[in-house]
Amino acid sequence: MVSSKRTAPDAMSDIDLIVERLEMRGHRVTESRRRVLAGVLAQPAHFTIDDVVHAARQVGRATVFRTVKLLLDLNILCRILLDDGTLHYRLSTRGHHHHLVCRDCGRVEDFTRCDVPALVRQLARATDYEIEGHWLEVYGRCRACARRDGRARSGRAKNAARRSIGATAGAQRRRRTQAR
Amino acid sequence: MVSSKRTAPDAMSDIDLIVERLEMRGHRVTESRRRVLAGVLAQPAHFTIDDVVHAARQVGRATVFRTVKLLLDLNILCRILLDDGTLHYRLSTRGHHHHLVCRDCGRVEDFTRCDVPALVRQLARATDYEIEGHWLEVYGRCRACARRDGRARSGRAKNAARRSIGATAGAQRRRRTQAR
DNA sequence: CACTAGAATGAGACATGGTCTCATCGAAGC
DNA sequence: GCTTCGATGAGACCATGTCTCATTCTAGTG
Ligand SMILES: [Zn+2]
Ligand SMILES: [Zn+2]
Ligand SMILES: [Zn+2]
Ligand SMILES: [Zn+2]
Repeated sequence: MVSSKRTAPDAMSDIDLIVERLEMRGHRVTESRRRVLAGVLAQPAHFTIDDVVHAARQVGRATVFRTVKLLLDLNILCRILLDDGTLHYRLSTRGHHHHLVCRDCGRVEDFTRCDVPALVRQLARATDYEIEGHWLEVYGRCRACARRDGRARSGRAKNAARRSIGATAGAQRRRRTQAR
Repeated sequence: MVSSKRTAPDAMSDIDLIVERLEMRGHRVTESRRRVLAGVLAQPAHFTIDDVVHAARQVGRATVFRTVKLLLDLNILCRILLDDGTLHYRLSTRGHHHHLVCRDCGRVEDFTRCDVPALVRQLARATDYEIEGHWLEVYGRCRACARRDGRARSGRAKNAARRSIGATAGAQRRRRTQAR
């Protein structure tokens, strides 16, 4: 009973495109799912599930988790492993791709070149494994952050103090949460 | 006050080798740390922090976490991201390496060939990032598991039903936990 | 249109992994 | 032996995610 009902069939919004993919796969199109979708589409470049929980306020937490998982299955979202160990999500346009993540500001670039297949062939031969997939994330600092840090040691020190995955997950989570 | 005190200086155990590295870096060598170390060394190929918490029974949980983190810093342990999203740990012998993980039985092989640097150079040029590190895990099925599954569809179906990272983390965690 | 099966939901308990605080302890240097 | 400051442990706390189960609602059927 919210305003965001289906729009005219010839001017399809992003939501409707996704809804169509749901239908095609035999999933039901519910108001909650629409709301989660709207919440996802309203996010910036990447976001946590909690962000969506807050954005889709009338939807239960469990349902947000379920819906996000569904969107992952449909390749509508992809996961980003930040170097602090937290998982973020982002709309996935391309097919196979990986992420280049700035450790300071969190900016994320997709990239599609992947050198892993060659490695995989050799591994398969050497180890006798059937290789089925891989996970690759690259971490660095974007130009803006690198430049800013030339003299100002402000944000950098805090953010990059502990670089190992999961190290300061707690602290960073908290900071990010309070920030909104 | 436990039996595992320092042994003769000319027959150094694994523990003492690590203890030396702690001392070199100015960390104190406490009984708790020795116990965690012993717990770690007693594990199979890879393990969770919880495994160590149980193995080093007289040591507080927080201290186990702190000590494992310390061992990561010292490159004595490395992290393995299982394809169900759980983190495991293993003794790290080599330097830069990655893991090939069997999705069915959890067997892990280290491999040192890494094709990422070439990719990184190209990325650095294309995106203007200063690239500082990467995370790569490869998933597949070891020969034993592949063969066993030829006809017996037992374990495989359960384990590989959901392949996305984190999907069945709960269920698998539980299974593994009960198993001991 | 009314009816229905079964998919989806929501509330909240539960599980897990990890961090933090703070009073106390003890390893190491003198 | 004393002192100092790093390390510890108990336990609260937090974030992320899953499960249960009674209830609701979509979508397909007649
Ligand atoms: Zn940046
Ligand atoms: Zn790839
Ligand atoms: Zn296997
Ligand atoms: Zn590498």
